Amino acid sequence: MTVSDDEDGVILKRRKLYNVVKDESDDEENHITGLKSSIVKAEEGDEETKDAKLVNTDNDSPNSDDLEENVSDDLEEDYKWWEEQDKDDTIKWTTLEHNGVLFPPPYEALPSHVKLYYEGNPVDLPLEAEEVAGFFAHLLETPHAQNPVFQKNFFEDFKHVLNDTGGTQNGIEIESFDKMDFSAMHDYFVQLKEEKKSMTAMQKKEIRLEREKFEEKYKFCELDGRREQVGNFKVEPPDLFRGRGAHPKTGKLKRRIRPEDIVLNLGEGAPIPPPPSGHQWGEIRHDNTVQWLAMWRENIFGSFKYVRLAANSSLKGQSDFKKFEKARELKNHIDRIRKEYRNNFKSKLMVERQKAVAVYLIDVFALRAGGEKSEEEADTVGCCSLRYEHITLKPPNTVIFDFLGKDSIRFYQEVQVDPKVFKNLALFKKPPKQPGHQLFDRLDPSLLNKFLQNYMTGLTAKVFRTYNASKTMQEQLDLIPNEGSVAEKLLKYNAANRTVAILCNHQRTVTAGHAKSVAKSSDRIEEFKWQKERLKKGILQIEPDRIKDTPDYFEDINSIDKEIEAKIHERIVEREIQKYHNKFKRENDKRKFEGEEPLPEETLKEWLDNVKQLKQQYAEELATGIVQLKASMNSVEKLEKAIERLDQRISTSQVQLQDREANSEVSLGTSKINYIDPRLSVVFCKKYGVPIEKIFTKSLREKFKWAIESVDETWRF
DNA sequence: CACCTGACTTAGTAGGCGGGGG
DNA sequence: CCCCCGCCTACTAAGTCAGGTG
Repeated sequence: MTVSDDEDGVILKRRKLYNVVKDESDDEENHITGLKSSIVKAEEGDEETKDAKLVNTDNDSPNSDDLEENVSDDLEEDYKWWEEQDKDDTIKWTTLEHNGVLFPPPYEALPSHVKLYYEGNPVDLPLEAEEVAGFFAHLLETPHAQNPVFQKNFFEDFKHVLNDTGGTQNGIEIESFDKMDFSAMHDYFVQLKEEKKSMTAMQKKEIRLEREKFEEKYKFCELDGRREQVGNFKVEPPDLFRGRGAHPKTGKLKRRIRPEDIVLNLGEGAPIPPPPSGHQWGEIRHDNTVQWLAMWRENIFGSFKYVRLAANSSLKGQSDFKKFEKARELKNHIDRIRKEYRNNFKSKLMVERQKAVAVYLIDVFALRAGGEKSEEEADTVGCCSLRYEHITLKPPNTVIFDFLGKDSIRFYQEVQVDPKVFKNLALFKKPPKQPGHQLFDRLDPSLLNKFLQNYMTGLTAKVFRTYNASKTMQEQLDLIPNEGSVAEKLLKYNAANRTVAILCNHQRTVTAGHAKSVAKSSDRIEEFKWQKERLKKGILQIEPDRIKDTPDYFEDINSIDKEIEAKIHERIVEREIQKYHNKFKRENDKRKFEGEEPLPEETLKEWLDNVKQLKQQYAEELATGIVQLKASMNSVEKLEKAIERLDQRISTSQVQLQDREANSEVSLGTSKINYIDPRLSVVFCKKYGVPIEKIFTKSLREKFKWAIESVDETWRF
């Protein structure tokens, strides 16, 4: 291995550029930017200073003189890795210190009155089994609890745990899932949640600060002498595995991880964090060719889970940067690649044709590579694993894709394809192939990727997604005129973002409240229109002749039929009643809290009488067609003004509603975080005078610091 | 070279929280 | 001013892909 050579090289380079602290040194000076000092600071609860530091470091350049000063000023240096040239990335670090991982708290028994019931009888469960039953009880009101696979897997594992811990303690034999009643446990959890929710903001904050203080030491590590944030330092707590889609293993018990299961990865000389008392670490490793700080093997598939650095770390940033540079490099090859796969549609060799068509699908429809999956996983596919039944061919050249992709998200598209592609797909489906058979029977991702490497080193299937996403974003942003308000520009940016998200098929399930909230908005719009109509009638009641002068203006005065109007009245009255009830309750809660007498029921009655009057008034209006407006609405001018305001509100509400609808099933976040070169957004903001905060959240600004600080307006993807 | 393992990126969602509109 | 809804972050599942192995 050449590790030691490289290591020295990296150390020398870094020391020279950034005057990084010496590895072995215990000198206090040298740890100012490091782990130890950060812990001290954290214990002082010094949040202000940290924030100030971030601001202050914005403009400092990492030359050694400045650094000296900064160190003596106790300022954290910024490691601007993106200003460094061609780094060797097989070596990820030279020194690495961290404090290990944070384990979830041990399970605490439920109060003795909260129990699982079996055939109506309370069951005394051993602690471990109670915990597992609790996992299920938590999910009682979710679709998981209704899923037979979930139930079966849960029940199997639950029984195992129960047997291993000696069975129930009151002689009840649990034999059937259907006889188990989790509702008492569930109710208890709901109650706990409500208690937590009803705590005052103060109490919540106190608890949060306490927790943060406790977690502080795990939050940071020291990598090559720099303090960097750790991402997921918390060990995943035990739970029932919640696989997505039709997952054969969903509901299985994800077991508790012990220190003995954990492998820590640190620098050779780094102190080994003490394991929880009475325990030992599974293994200590010193592998500087990997990014992870700790790992363990989970029990569902036997795969690994890793503790790694946060998204804002230099290592992650460098990978990210490399990813986008690789995608940009594809610009120089894409024409040739496209030309060649078109040629190969006619190749005499089946493999070549399959490769050509696969690359076409990946390039044009942004499909994923599509690796083979086992029976133990959900049946989802990507390009190479597409089967006969996933595409339908409609001559002359229409293809309907319908399959479940990553996360069991449906990919459904009816598209026109190149006629030669159509012919080839027909060929790939030709008998003896039938449903269940692979379309690309000569391909797999590894073969395809090796083929792609011929065009460009490092070119793989996923690079096309990044390339096409960022390319599309660039094109969409180019179309936006530099005019209008920031809000308008943002709307257009989001529309561009949406185009990319749709290309990548990034979906989200409509939230539970979505239908309701849409209905509410539509109701509101309907009510605005009704109000408008009323006000116009009001104008005519003051000056009946107006209808002759401007008939168009009054065209809509009877556009709402009586039945709908009655419904609107009902809604408004109902809302008012609800409002007063809430107000009454709130007021009394307050009084109770302050030790005052509650309001008498009389007060509520008085309030509700007002509503009754309103109801009465609406009924009269409906019968007579004569509106009774507020006393202040006593002139045509005032009415016209009010109508204008209503028009404004109607149109903004409609735009908002449309935008919300367009976005309801599309997730913009995934493409923003993973596919759109952040430099595009930075340039957009600079050029269009949009504050970057409007587009990147705080954590995204940290993740994309390299982009924010490295481009000017002329940069293009 | 097929297969597996290990390490990394990409993905949607739950739930807390804060800001804008009634 | 209050409430609600939409945004944000934390979480962890589910992909991709390289490289080792027999």
